[in-house]
Amino acid sequence: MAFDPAPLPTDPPTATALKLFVVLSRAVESISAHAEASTVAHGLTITEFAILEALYHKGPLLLGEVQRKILRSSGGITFLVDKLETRGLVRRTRCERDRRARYAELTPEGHALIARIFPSHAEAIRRAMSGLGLADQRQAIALLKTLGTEAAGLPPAGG
Amino acid sequence: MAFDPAPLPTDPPTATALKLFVVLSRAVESISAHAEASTVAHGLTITEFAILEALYHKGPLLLGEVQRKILRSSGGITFLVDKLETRGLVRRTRCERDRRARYAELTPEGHALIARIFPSHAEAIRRAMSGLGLADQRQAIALLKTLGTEAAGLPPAGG
DNA sequence: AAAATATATTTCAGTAGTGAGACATTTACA
DNA sequence: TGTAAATGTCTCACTACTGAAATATATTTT
Repeated sequence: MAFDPAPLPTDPPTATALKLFVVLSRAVESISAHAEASTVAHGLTITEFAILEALYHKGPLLLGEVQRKILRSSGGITFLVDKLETRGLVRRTRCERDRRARYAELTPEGHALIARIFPSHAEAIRRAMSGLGLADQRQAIALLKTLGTEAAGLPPAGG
Repeated sequence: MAFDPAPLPTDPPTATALKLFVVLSRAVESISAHAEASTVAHGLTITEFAILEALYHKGPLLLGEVQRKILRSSGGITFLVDKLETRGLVRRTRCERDRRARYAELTPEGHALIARIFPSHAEAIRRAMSGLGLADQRQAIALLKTLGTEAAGLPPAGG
């Protein structure tokens, strides 16, 4: 009463694209597992780490800027910055030019934390990527940059 | 009172790995947005689609097999298969060799649904990948396969 | 300048999971 | 064989968001 397995598409453009989607997803999953392990070891989720890291490398950012960089919803950023603020790692400051808006910025404690853990995070990423040599990594960067940019510019499919 | 932005690492292995992580994440995000749009248009989340697709292309699978392919937690697969079962797309059947285990398999309705929407999903993926030509896609596959396999085999970092 | 529209954040209910532990069964070993 | 350890699924409390609607302020139009 069960159905026979259906064959995958075999025309080269579709078969190749599907295969690329699979290996791309798996690669991100494997790399992200290393990245995540390196942040949870310090009591931060990946997303919390991403916020601290953005503020660390860019300086104070409007909440909306942080959101667009890291999340889909604005509600999420309020929630996350609340949590980081409660832990004393981040604070909100007002924006002079627009009284609706608020900056998020690192507190001294938040700055000390991210300054301390970022190097080991970067090292974890470097190790996770070490299956490819430097030249291959550069080639992968070029290919993925094109792939991502073109896909982002494409209108969503109609079906 | 705000801190100056901290510079990113500049030693080539670390800088390149971090850059690769960024473009890799962005590429997956852009491609996945197209994949997701193609499934939600048919009333399925990506994960629900992934389950139906796995059963469509592999035939009946043990719940644990489906889980390891798609999720981290076993609780999630119970939840999702419950939902798909309620909608009449999937059913559980018993496993003769192991009475703890259960198969998930497509119902005729589930089979008809995935057979109908899989082609447009594959087409959406093909379009999403079209920023790269076939040869470049093949090269990306080779690089990402190595990257993912090596990262998956690496012990988690200690810091 | 008033009205309409747009934008930034917050609130809140809902969703898609995770993870730990419970239970049933199976497998390995003493 | 009996007992311990392992495995497959399910339950349940919890987490990290999403998305829509509310509020406050800005901007544009008339």
